[in-house]
Amino acid sequence: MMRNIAAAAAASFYCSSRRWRGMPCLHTNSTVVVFANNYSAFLHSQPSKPIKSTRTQLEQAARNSPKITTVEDAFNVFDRMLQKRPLPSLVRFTQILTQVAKLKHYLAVISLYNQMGFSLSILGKFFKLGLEPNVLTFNTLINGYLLEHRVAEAAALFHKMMRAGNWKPNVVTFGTLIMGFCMRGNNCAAIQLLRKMEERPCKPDLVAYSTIIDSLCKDTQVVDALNLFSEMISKGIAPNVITYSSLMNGVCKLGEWKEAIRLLNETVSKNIFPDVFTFKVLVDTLCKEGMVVEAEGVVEMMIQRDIEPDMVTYNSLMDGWLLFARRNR
DNA sequence: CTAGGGTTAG
Repeated sequence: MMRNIAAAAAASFYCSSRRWRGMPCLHTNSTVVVFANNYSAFLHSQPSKPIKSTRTQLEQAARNSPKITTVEDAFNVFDRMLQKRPLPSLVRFTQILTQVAKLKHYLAVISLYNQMGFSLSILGKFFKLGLEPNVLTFNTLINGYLLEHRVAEAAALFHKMMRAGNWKPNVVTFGTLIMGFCMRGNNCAAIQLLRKMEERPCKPDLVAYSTIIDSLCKDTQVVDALNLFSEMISKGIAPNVITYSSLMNGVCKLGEWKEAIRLLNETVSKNIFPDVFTFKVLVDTLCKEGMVVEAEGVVEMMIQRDIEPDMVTYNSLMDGWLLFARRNR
């Protein structure tokens, strides 16, 4: 009951669309505006570091992949890049956006993107300067569009690639589109695309399969996920820790902890190293099933394997003990 | 070679 209330409260604040629960709604949430203003202030503010560091930062930005570990880094580098004439290539901008996206600062990505101007106008400049974008450029753009729910634009770009000839969509393009479908909960379309790939030179790969397997698991269609999983293996595509974590997540959602443990053993037997992601789901499920002692055993295993349990893991344990205490009262 | 995939309580 409490969980339902919390979910309802969360839903009013966060996007209710499936894969976007973690992200504040862009149009309704005023937090976004605050963030955007802060970022904008960031962009227009002078660098806080003295000038002597500017040189090294410029050199860093000029290199192939500027090291960006914080959002602040990104804004600093981005700011300098925007002031450069001629503008640095779109590849440089997309590299930075990608890194910020990896830090999961999606609001920052959108803000930077807006500062950059619409990417297609930059793309226009790109052509005028006689620079040739490559498949990677388009893939990154498609990914950006999908992350912003601008599906039509992503599709248009994809079709442009199909027609163009010199930028034929590759395995990453398809993988990105599959992710786009999965994000919207359209697993059928994702699978159709996977089938389309089989007719092309770029055969479906580990990422394409894992993306769909994960999406099916999120929808508790575990049987379908396992079918895809065995299909993948029969094609000689080896699963990795992400594939197994997704599957474990799927069976755990159904409360099938025994199956989860079986999968964990299978992972280890294949010499794949389980990580925090893999273990955390299992700990949470065991706790919810009232098996807090077993859950502690799993945490023990994590520690033995030098995998640091995080806050969420310990929180699951605490909930587990609370549940245990209430039952024995 | 660079680009696409996994967890998250209250």
